[in-house]
Amino acid sequence: MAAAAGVSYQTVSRVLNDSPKVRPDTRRLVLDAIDRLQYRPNRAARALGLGRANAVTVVTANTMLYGYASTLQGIEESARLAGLAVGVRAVESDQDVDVRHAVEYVSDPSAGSVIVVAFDPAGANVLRALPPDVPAVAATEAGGVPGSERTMIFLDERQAAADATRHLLSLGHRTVHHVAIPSETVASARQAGWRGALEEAGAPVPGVLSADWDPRSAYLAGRRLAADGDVTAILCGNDDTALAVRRALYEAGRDVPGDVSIVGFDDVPGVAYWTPALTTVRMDFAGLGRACLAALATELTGVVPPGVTPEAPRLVIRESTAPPRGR
Amino acid sequence: MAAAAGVSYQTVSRVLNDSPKVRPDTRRLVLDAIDRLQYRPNRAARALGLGRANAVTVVTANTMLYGYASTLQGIEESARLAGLAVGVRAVESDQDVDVRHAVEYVSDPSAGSVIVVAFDPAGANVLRALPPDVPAVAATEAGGVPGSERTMIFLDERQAAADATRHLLSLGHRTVHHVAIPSETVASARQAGWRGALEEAGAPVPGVLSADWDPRSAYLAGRRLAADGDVTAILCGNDDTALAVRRALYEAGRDVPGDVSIVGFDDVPGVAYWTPALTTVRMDFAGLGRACLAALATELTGVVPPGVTPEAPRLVIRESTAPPRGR
DNA sequence: ATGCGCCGTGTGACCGGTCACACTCGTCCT
DNA sequence: AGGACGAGTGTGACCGGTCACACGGCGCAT
Repeated sequence: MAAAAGVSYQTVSRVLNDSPKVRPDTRRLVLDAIDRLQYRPNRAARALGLGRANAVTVVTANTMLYGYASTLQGIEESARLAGLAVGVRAVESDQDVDVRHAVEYVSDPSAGSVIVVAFDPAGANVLRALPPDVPAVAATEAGGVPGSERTMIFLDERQAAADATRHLLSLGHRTVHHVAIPSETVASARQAGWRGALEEAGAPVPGVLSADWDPRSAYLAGRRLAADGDVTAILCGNDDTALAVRRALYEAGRDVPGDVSIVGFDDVPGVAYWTPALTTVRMDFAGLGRACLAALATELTGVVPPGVTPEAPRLVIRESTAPPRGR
Repeated sequence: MAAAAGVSYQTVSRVLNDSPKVRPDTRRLVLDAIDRLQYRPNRAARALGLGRANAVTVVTANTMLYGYASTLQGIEESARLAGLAVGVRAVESDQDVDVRHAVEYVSDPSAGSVIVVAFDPAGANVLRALPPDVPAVAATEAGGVPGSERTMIFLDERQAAADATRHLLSLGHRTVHHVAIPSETVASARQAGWRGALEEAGAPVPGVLSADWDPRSAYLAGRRLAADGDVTAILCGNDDTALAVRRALYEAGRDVPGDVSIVGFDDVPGVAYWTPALTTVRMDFAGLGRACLAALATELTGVVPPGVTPEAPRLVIRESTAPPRGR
């Protein structure tokens, strides 16, 4: 474009990157020409010249589960507002091949900066394998990913997990059982909060049951819990898990919250409309995503964008928790 | 790289694009050098030279709702397997500014090809506004988007909607009410199937209630239906809607499926674990996404990839439907 | 033996921006 | 008045691939 419409060609570049070294009227001249010719700079050319694309690509093991999808959504929104292109790259598994492919993919400078959603081993492995020269931050499980020096942003649900546990205890439950999801480790904030609250109250700490992302496995875990008459309160790794556990309870003839109280994690929209409405821990994943992008901007430019701290996780009490029967 | 490691430099390009005009041993030579030097071609440079990126960007009004997210997931998977980069661009609304911005974004050849998720007016507007020179296909509501000549892929749920309606009718319900979601139009396959089945059976066709994506609005619609003692069967626009409607029914003291039967759409994983498990129409959105990518490949290369037809929507009968009481 | 055509490879220009640097001009200082 | 300086602009090279074309060598037909 350019030369034709106004003056020269480097000047156009300067205007686009709004360099201060352009006289106001020259700038106007160029700007006019730009929208007269409907001119749009070519991102690929820019990336090539710059050495790195003005983009962010999100590496994630999953795109559909609530936590992942919301994080992605938060990132997309912020990135769009910041004028960055957004790419997505899924990692199939935590296996070496898959991790390597993902890393290779984002090692290309055309991928721009990287946000690794490291809620799980796949993401964590990618994060660790990332060459130091690719700018990246990570969204992680509370506590971060050992073995990486990257900036990590997370939602610390330790407090909320403890609150949830104390809430159940205060209702009169003897103890609280826990069904974990894959993204949780023994050291995770979720389990730490739960265990801490239990110990602090002198309540027994039951073994953790693990479920994978398939609701069926949560259902199976629920069946085992339902079979145990002593179980009266369950803290579930997420809302979907809670749903399946509740089903198992129902099939065993145990009412929620009459016989058993359950608490979820996430506060998926809709969970408020369950019957009974689910008591759960609200997680601000979208805020987490936005914070990741802000952190990236900080790394890249040094300037800290206005306070974009995600909301702290917090317990939302609804109908699925109540005092145990016969008390 | 290249020249250093083996022979020349254009040859490398030929090998990368596996041109047939390379002698096998030369190819080997280059290939060796490639993984010896850990060489990865630069996508931006390639895009610049080629005039268009080897990528697909998905334009969508939403990234979290089940239909949208699954479609995206199907696309991502296929694209990754095909070696394409994946971009995401959300359209805020169906307003002109937002649509224009999205269109400008994907008009840049660096965006590669485009898949527009046109389940709603925002997507449909983008599709219509897309310049003819950008290669694109669309995932649409059954029936397509009038005003565009693009290739459109959709899930035709007309049959399944009719099946669902007939299923309820055959259970003995006098008629079936319908709560619509935003992506539905009067002419949509969903409503056509529903209305058709009703008319065919000589059943009255009640007015359609509309809900937006907020579960609360579905809940409100549910309240209106719950207040009407004649309502005994409800076909909901999606599973989330069904959930909220069920809640309203519950609050009104009307049992599901004892007093009222409900059917959803989507078959979100987890819905099988509801209490009662939801009867719903399974929608293969991931398959739809894969089919979109295949269609794109067809447009671009002319060759038709092996049969990737999404599964047809089909009714999955579970526990939320039963004969009306007192019959 | 000569000439033609094809196969495989190298060369130069180009995609559309960026950077580093050179240049011109007007101001201000001495 | 002369020179230093800085603001604003233009020039050339480069990013890392692609395309179009030219070229050398070989097999084959004549």
